[in-house]
Amino acid sequence: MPELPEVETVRGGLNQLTLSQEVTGGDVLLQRTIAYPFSVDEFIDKVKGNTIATWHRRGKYLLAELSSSSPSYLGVHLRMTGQLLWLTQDQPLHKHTRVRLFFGEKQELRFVDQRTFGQMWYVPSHVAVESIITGLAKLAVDPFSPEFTVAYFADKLKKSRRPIKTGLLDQSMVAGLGNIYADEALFKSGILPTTLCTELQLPQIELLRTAIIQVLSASIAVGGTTFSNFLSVKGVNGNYGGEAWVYNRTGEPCKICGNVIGRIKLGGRSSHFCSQCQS
DNA sequence: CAATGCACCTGCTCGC
DNA sequence: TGCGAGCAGGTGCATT
Repeated sequence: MPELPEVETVRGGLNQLTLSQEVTGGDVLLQRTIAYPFSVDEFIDKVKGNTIATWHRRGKYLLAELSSSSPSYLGVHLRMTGQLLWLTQDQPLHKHTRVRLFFGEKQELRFVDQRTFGQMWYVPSHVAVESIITGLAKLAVDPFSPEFTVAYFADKLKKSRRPIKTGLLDQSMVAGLGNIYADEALFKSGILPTTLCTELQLPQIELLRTAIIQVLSASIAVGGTTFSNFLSVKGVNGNYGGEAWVYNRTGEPCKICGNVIGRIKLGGRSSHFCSQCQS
């Protein structure tokens, strides 16, 4: 479900709904969802009594800053199938409910995750967030950051001899792209996914950088639902727009030239492309 | 060191 | 209808 646009949409919803209300308790239904601390009782104990000042996003990670002069953090990664839902506590439990955090008397932030890859962390005050949520340490710049310049991108690419599709999925190259938006950005910039990073010329790198930003912002603009079968925090949506140019369109005609969309595996992931429009 | 393959899970779809 | 194979939006670790 969630790549950068979906995570950003969730962040927006959480900032509207969850701030300034005390966490009054919680329930962990699947232990291994809690990556830190080791004890789930300690996790609930530490989160309890806090209020959330604001939700941040770094790549596909969500970080709740807990109100304090020296803040602690609640980290969440949705991985493949995680959802955060804002509900009343009396709502029937979904089969895949993994963690419940109670807010005030009636409200609840519920973590539902079919495939159980999703994780949550509690990061104490005065501790570097990257030392607990280790995935953050290797995270590259955000595609919307002013640091994501052509020069930055070109420098990363010239050091990497592997297919560009694989490179785009590497969160230490750019943070936030996943399989869908990587394929879409490559189509938009006319680059075959198999092209080696080192083979890309400056004009192509400029095109690709622009395509990444465009594809992601277009999706954020419609609430991350462009091609995601995705639920917002309020539980609305879940529409599959089918607006992708290439993703999941194997065997169908290219929307630009009519050529059949192909699929190959790169780095273990399906890559969709038009061999006519991309070279 | 960089690149690759696979494990981690549950559930759905497809072909036989 | 049943069954196995293959697939799914991500990441981390072992192996080359």
